[in-house]
Amino acid sequence: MSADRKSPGYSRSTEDYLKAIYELESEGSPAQTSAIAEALNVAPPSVSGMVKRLSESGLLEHAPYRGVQLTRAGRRTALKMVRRHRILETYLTTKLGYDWDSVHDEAERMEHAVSDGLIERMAMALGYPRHDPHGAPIPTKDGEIDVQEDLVPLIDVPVGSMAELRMVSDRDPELLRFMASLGLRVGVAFEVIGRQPFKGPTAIRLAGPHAKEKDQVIGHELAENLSCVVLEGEVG
Amino acid sequence: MSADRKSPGYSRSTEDYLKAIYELESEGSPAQTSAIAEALNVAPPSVSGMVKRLSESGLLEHAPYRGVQLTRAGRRTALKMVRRHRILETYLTTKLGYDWDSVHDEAERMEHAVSDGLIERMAMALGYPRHDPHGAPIPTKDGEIDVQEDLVPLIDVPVGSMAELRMVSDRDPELLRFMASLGLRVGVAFEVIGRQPFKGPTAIRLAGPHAKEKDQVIGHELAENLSCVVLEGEVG
DNA sequence: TACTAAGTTTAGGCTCGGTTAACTTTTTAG
DNA sequence: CTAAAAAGTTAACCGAGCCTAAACTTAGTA
Repeated sequence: MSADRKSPGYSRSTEDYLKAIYELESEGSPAQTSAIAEALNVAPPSVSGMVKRLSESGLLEHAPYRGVQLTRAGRRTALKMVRRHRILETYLTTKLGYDWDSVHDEAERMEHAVSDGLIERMAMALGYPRHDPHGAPIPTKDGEIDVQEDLVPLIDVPVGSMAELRMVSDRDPELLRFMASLGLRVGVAFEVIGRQPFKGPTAIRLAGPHAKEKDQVIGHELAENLSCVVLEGEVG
Repeated sequence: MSADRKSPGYSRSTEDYLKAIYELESEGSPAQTSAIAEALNVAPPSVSGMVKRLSESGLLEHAPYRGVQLTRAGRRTALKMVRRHRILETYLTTKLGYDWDSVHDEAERMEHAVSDGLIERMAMALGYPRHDPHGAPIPTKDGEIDVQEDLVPLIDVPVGSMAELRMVSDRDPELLRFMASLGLRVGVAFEVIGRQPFKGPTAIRLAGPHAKEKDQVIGHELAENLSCVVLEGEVG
């Protein structure tokens, strides 16, 4: 009946570590102690200690001085947290009127508190969405997640190409607010009309009726964070 | 802008203690150590320790060996938690299809994780409800709560009276499921048609078209938990 | 090859919130 | 009115998860 108390019951910290390690791993290569520390805003020795506990619980493998990798069990829990986070973000924006720049913190806290059942009810109410408001893919209940191989950061989209914005990190509310003010949302198509060297800005022209009026100049750091799919065009 | 990180920031435990003490106090008289311990499922010495910390923080007054009373600040936080809990219960039943017997645990965990802003969005989405699904009054944002003086437990409603069910504790899912199976919901009117002495059962007849078919016999313990308002009638 | 800088781990300590065991105070029953 | 029972508190301790300082790899370069 109601065996939905909150499943296995890892601590909030454990869940945070696993999710952070998962996210670091998906950028290739094992997760380093200092990277984990920075992601979680703790000191490196705290990570060493926690890593020891987590590998003793079989959630990850630790090659001392080399880094850390999730085991199958660790990855399962991490993906569960990612699913929770993204379902929550989608629910909050879709059903409760949150803006895409303000959902991250709320989801970050709620993901540790809600039951599996609530997440599934939210997913159902949303029609089982595949992507969250920032374009990130939502893992399924049994831990399958779309790998989006063809995404490239805007800085690597060749000048002259048409491209579409597909994903952006949910971490920086400022950045998200700024993007919104530029009319940059997930799904928007545009042409790359120029780029300056030495980490200079990229110029784009938003597709659509009043194209000319929608030229935007996007700084290097922002452009690094915009994951796009190239629709057509060629390198110059 | 987003100063909504989770307001003052009491720990989960602190919030639990304050809410439990509030609920014990509203049953009259200062809260006793052992009652708090039982409510929170911890050992009495844990309560002694926590009570010391909480009174040092000015959230409650402790008369050693006598009990504990919330200060103004303590009561404010407690009422905030009660509001959160009841808004959450209402939201989960109204918007996500939960039954009234399964919302308590979920709300119990979420009430510590969500922001004030989310609670207010939920309250707005619900049209600022005054009562939760179990009939309990929802405090306002600034800590006002309806006192329901005229409520009496069903065991004290005189035989021959008409009464209406107004409130039931949300604590025991079994009890709530059983009540639902009897057709007993908040707002239902009925006549008390009999009661056996020595903690025997109370018989009631639900008001409405097929009245005769809706006679129910309600055991003493259940009847203690049903808060009613007497509509008319007199002692036999 | 040896030295140094960066990164990691160990050592030792802190707080919070819990435990059990032993002691004190209050209540209750004879 | 006193003695036993019940309730509360104090003492001593534990584990999770964090910290700083110090010691220890590892890797890169002279």
